[in-house]
Amino acid sequence: MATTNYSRQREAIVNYLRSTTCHPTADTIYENIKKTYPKISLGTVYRNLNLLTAQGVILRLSCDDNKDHYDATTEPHHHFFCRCCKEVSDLPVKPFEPATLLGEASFSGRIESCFTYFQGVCPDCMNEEETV
Amino acid sequence: MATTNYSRQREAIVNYLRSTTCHPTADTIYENIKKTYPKISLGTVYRNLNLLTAQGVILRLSCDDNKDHYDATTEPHHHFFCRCCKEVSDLPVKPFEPATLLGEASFSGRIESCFTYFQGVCPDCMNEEETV
DNA sequence: CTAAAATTAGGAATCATTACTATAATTAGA
DNA sequence: TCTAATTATAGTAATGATTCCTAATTTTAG
Repeated sequence: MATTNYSRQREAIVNYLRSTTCHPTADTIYENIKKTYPKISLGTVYRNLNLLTAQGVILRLSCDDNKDHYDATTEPHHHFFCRCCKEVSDLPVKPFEPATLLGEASFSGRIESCFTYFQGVCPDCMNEEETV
Repeated sequence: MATTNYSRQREAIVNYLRSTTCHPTADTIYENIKKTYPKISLGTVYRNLNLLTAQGVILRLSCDDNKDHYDATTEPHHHFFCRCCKEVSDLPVKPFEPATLLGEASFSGRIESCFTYFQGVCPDCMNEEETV
């Protein structure tokens, strides 16, 4: 079985994700890591994002823009997706337990995670609507 | 402003979506509509799915498989995504209102919709795990 | 220091989705 | 019903996100 070696590029990816409050896409992460490691390749970013997601170090978020977003905060929390600027942000609320959300439903599968997201227009984009 | 004309292909797409309990992808829809309209093109399927989504006739679901899934049931309900077979199913529970889920959080944007999904292993795939 | 194993850069390939265009279907009105 | 304008379609090319491949580099254990 393959073990996991250290890599500077992977460390930089995690550090970058932990340093930002938004939930960037692979391409945004790539552009930012390039400032420190100009020769990093996009394939490396994707491979490490997949690895870190599999390890549970980061979360992959599927939104409505057909691009994966990544989040270094792994404790359960809500997300808000703006349909104008396509950015994802956190909502500062402690979510309900999956069992509470499921209610009385009988489900014979295995539930491993549960994720609520809100969609609409973010404060910034609402301001732009008004001024136009 | 462009008006919308009737089209048999679009009607077939809606009928197919309403006839199935799973939430198929564009490609699956395409393969099924082809049984009735062998000459339908994939572009037509995508264009109509986008139109129907914009009209609110159907819902587009973003899951973890980088493919959009479509759902003809537009009343709020929960979804379950199986990480093994990548299928999406409905959970028969009446969801909480967005306001309840948001709790006491102050959010100055506009929330238009809210969507909870559960992830894990579906009953069928759990059976396969056991027998292997 | 060295050799084996893991990771990388770079680029090609894949897959879902969108864009383009000439032809066909739909619709409103005579 | 016939016709002309409009809208939708089929087929194909293009796009964009993600994955795959391989030789070269980095990491690691001894």
